[in-house]
Amino acid sequence: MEKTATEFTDKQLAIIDAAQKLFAESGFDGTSVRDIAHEAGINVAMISYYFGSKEKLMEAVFEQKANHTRIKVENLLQNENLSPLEKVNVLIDDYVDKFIAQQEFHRIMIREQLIEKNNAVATLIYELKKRNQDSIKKLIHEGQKGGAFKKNIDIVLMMTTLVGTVSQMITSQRFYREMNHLEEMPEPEFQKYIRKKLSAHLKNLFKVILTYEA
Amino acid sequence: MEKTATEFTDKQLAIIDAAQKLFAESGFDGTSVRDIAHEAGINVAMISYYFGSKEKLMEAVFEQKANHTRIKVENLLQNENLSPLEKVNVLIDDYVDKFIAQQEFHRIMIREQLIEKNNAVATLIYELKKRNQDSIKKLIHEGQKGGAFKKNIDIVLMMTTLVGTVSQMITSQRFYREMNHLEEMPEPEFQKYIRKKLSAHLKNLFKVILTYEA
DNA sequence: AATAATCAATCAAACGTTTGTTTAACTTTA
DNA sequence: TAAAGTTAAACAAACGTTTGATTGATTATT
Repeated sequence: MEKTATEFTDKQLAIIDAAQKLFAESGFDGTSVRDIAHEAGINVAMISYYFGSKEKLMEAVFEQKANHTRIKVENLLQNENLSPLEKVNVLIDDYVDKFIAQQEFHRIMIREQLIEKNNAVATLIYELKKRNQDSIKKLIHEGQKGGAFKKNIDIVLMMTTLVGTVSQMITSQRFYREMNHLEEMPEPEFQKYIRKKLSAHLKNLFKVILTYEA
Repeated sequence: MEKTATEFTDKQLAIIDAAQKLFAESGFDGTSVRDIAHEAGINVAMISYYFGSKEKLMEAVFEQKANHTRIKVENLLQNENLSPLEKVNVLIDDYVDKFIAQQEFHRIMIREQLIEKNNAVATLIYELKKRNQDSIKKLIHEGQKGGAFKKNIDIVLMMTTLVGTVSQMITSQRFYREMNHLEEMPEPEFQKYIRKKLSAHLKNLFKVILTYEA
């Protein structure tokens, strides 16, 4: 049974957005509830009033934003007009797009994955990764059955490269800008630029991993 | 001119090690100076006494540990018994080894790269990345001149995949363990295992990026 | 229709802790 | 005995959270 999505009021959503922004910039411990209240233009007490605690607010951020991170593969599996490799390419585009569009949330994800102790958010991340992993697995196995992909593929390692490359690009995009002398390029254009670069790069990598024999 | 390495006493090194461990586990803001003092078995005041501030202690951690992260390519360039691709493979092994061996420090690096504001540590990371980038660039250009590598290679993007894949593996190694049903494997053996896996995987990727035409 | 009661929303202020850092007294070392 | 090392205690500031009063709109009672 699918978990029923909590409904947030506009005011709650404003707090969640402010929290996401600041958590992405300075991390959970580096952001105070007063910072969040100021960013959202509300009184500090409202955070406890609506969410119970700072920790619970972080969970609300995940509840509200994590859906944008989920890979959807059902329609792809049924589609008979695309080859297995084309399907993987669609999936890569989808993933890169979501990652670029939701950078603030993904910065939080990257940080939270580094935390050692098991809290509620860690569990959410684990389940999200597991679900994405399973989606990919289905797609790959389909391609393997038809003979389009080779047999021995380490899917988890492959996903590590996908997620890792995109994460690292998000993390060091300013560095990427400078190394390629793109300081003058307007931000929206640059975002399109790295999206295109990443997409082509990853498609090329995946084609090799999936089809060429080592 | 090379910056003269600061000499730390044994006691200072103990504090630095304790700080590295806790910063890696819980982040800079998630670790208190009292935590560090307790871990190192010293009085809180000693941190201010020796390092001036918590911030400066973090810089000392970098000063002491960052050298292990630097890619060394000089000997490799002069070696005439290895092909360009073999040299790249040596470099990948070298990088993966350093990363696995210095996981605590690299966790700190991954976290600090996410911080938006420019502090002293951010500058250190930038220079480290720049230096590593330049080292790789030399090696690639050498291979390109001899015709072993293709012409249009996005070296920054390539490094993004190298660093990103290894970082993501460090970050989610517990996940990797469970997905491959390796919960029973002893920790040291598992570390060797992922080092080997990562190395083979990345060598395969780089061979493709560097030699095959898109 | 007028009045009383109830409610969630909002606020400034205060709560008790914990934070990084400093002080001043004491001990060890050279 | 002067300098360096070490300590418990204290410091102000910042932290997450709670409190109690006030608001304004809605519901119930007369």
